[in-house]
Amino acid sequence: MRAAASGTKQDTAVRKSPPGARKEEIGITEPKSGDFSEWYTQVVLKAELADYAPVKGMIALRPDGYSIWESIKAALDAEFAREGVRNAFLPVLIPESLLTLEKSHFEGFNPEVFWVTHSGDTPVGDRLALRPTSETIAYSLYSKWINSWRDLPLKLNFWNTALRAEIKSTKPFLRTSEFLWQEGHTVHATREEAAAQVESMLEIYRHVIEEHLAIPVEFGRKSTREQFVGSEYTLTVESMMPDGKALQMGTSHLLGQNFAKPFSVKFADKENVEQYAWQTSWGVSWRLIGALIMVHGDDRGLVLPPRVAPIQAVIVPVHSVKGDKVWLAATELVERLRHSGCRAHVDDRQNVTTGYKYGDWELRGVPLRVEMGPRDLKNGTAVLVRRDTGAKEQSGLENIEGAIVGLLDTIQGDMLESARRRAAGMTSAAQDYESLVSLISGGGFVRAHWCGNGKCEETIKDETGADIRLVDGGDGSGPCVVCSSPSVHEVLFARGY
RNA sequence: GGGGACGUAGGUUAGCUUGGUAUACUGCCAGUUUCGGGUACUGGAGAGCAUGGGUUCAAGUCCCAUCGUCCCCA
Repeated sequence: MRAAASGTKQDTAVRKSPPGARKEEIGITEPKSGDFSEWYTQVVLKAELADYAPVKGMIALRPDGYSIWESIKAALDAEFAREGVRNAFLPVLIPESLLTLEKSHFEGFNPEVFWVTHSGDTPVGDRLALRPTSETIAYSLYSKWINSWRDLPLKLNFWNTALRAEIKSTKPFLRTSEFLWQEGHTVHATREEAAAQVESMLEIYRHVIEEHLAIPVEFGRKSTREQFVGSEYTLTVESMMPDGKALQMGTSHLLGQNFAKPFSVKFADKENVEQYAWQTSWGVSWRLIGALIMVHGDDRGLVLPPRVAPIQAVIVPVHSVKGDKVWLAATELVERLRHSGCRAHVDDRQNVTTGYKYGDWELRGVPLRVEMGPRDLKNGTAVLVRRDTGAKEQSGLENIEGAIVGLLDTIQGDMLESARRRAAGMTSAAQDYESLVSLISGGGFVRAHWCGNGKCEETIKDETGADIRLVDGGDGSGPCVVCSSPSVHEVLFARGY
């Protein structure tokens, strides 16, 4: 089976190159500013984050890709624990009868549900769905687990995969038929408490995405048209990608009692009166990895923020063979770095040249490269090279761990800052419909007033391809960009993934 | 929903018009050499051409069918 990444463009580039221009074949052959989709796919495959699986729309995560996911997971788990959320696990098969209990929810997902109809050659009675999301299976169990107000709040999170048949437009991490994610499902005695939970989780997402992934976000409420099917409302975290399209990074839903009623999630309150509970659900997926690639990557490949990088500092011994002085110094340094809590690695491969190693680690996005050669050793120094800026600096060996750990911290902060600047440059505001249309066609977020009418929303969607990514809490008022009637909402329009 | 591209060693690919069991690069293995930005040389292993059927003395190559993957636009 051929890998798709090597489309015609790449091949042409290679064929046109003079023999010996190996560079063309090894690294990323498409600039980020060129065919963005081709660039993205090449980075995913060549940085060895993931590979295509034999089944359409499905991918395998390779160790570096999975390691990034584990870092995201660790950051979120820490935050969840602070919220009193505990992890648990649910089965992947959901009987049809359960899945259809909440009608609008089912209708929303039905077209993309994978169904298990047989065990061996024997048809199963009730068809079994591969979970497109776990609300139904979770709440059927919650109704058994919750009896009294003393059982509330119940706050569980599930790290698992969801399956949704994607017939068209699949893309690694961004749109796949199976994806890794977490889905949190909480149950509360009051609407107020549930609503507060919805806000808290959104804030956690915002924080982790900005502080760990170094990706700036916008946040707000989804329009009715865009909200989760079966929810009262949906809060969302959105980020702008370099190609001018917005990506939904995470969502947090107030389910109200919409599921509690069909699934009988009830509790006896302090007066021993039976009440329906109030629920929330929220999730982020490995889409975040896709965002990470798009936002930070460059023409040489992946660029990873230190906090989620599988390897934070790679030491490349120069003019060195295993066992010599330089090698010993590099090996000693990697130990020192590990003691300082830095994920470090020595590249002491003997069969590739130094230059090859530089290119290789740059492609893989390692935030910091440490070059050590005989000359450095003589001077008692090493060269530190930043992946994000390419800047080189010398560092004395005495306290090099401190310098490296400090520099990694700086890189983390700088990456968020520079991403912020780029995002700011892609956000504009429209006062009237004409400027909205022209701004939308240029990509990016466009801020504008919206009256709240679904018809106006649809008009924009039909005529520009953009949808409402989020509705601000905003207190400003003004005329709706479409119909000019008074509006209390400011919204961000953008074309989306 | 519509359109397009494609399926030959691990990856990329030549061969298909004019049928004769397959080309090269890369990667891999062994060795020598190199190493401060993708080193050079030598010697190896690796595919029977997506699948099924047909035509033929003979099929990656022609015919039919099936399956699958990727991309683009809505």
